[in-house]
Amino acid sequence: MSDILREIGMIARALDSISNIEFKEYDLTKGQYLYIVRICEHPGIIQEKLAEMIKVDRTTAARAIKKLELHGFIEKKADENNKKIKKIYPTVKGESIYPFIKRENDHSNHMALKGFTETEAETLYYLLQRVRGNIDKEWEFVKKGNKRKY
Amino acid sequence: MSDILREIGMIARALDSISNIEFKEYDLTKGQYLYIVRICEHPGIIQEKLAEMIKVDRTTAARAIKKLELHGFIEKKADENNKKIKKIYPTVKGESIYPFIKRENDHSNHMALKGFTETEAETLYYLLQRVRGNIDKEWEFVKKGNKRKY
DNA sequence: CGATTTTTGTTGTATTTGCAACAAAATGCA
DNA sequence: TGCATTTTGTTGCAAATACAACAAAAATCG
Repeated sequence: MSDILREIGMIARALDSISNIEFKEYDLTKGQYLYIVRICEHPGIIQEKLAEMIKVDRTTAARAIKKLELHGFIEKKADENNKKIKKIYPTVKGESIYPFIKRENDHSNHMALKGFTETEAETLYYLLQRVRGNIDKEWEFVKKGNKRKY
Repeated sequence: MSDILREIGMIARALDSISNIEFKEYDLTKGQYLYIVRICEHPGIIQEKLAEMIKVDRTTAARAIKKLELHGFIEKKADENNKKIKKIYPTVKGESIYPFIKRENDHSNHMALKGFTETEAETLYYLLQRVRGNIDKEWEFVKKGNKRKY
């Protein structure tokens, strides 16, 4: 069987590595760009959902967000109806770096798809979305402590 | 532009997370499975190449390998002609868990491609390989301290 | 309503990860 | 050949990551 996952792993690590190096310029440490884009695109999101979205452990997200707050990129607001949750919003500072993150990501996307026709790029996107749908379920299953059989 | 990279990042983190949880059963800590498969498939490889292959920092690979050696999964051997390099080989113990890692990876691949036709799976593999080729260059460029322009 | 379960968030601890800086062997080149 | 550069490997730090265990609010359900 063709090892799709190995390719995906290599690509992901390479790109994450590049992004982390490039975002140091904006005082973002490893992985923080992931949270900022999601928070800007989903203002009011709670950290539990953010972790699910990014596919990272809940506690990792909690600490990353705490640090982003400490550095003034985002802020947490209490919810009126639900005392348990804390909604997360970007600050002006957070909003202001969003375009730079997008620009970098766009550039990487562009480089990644060099030599691709429009159709090929769309096909890839479509297939990847389906893979993610499949994997989403597996991730939640295993993350919740269940054991896969194979 | 469709954000291929975000999809790839999510898929990769989810899968890595699953693998790490599942391989604890074999006393492998985070990421170690990556090295073992490559070493079994390329016995005699040096750690510099391993890092390149996996797309991880040189020092990260160095430490992961040191730990694998310490736990008896692999061994380093000096080269006769080149005093600088250390060739890495799996031990019997290392070889013996390779099939389990493969089996888990195969299962994840299978789950990831659920609902895919043979052709779709092949197309995806083909497109991903091209993406990786593109990204490989970028990674080396940035990792070596160069600055991308965009 | 009340008890149980789920959701959401936190902290303690161990581990991996990666940058910087160094060293030594190998290679390239004038 | 001799000197500069590249390759390969290491260690010191600082930081992210994740598992375990806990707490409290909310939701479910008899």
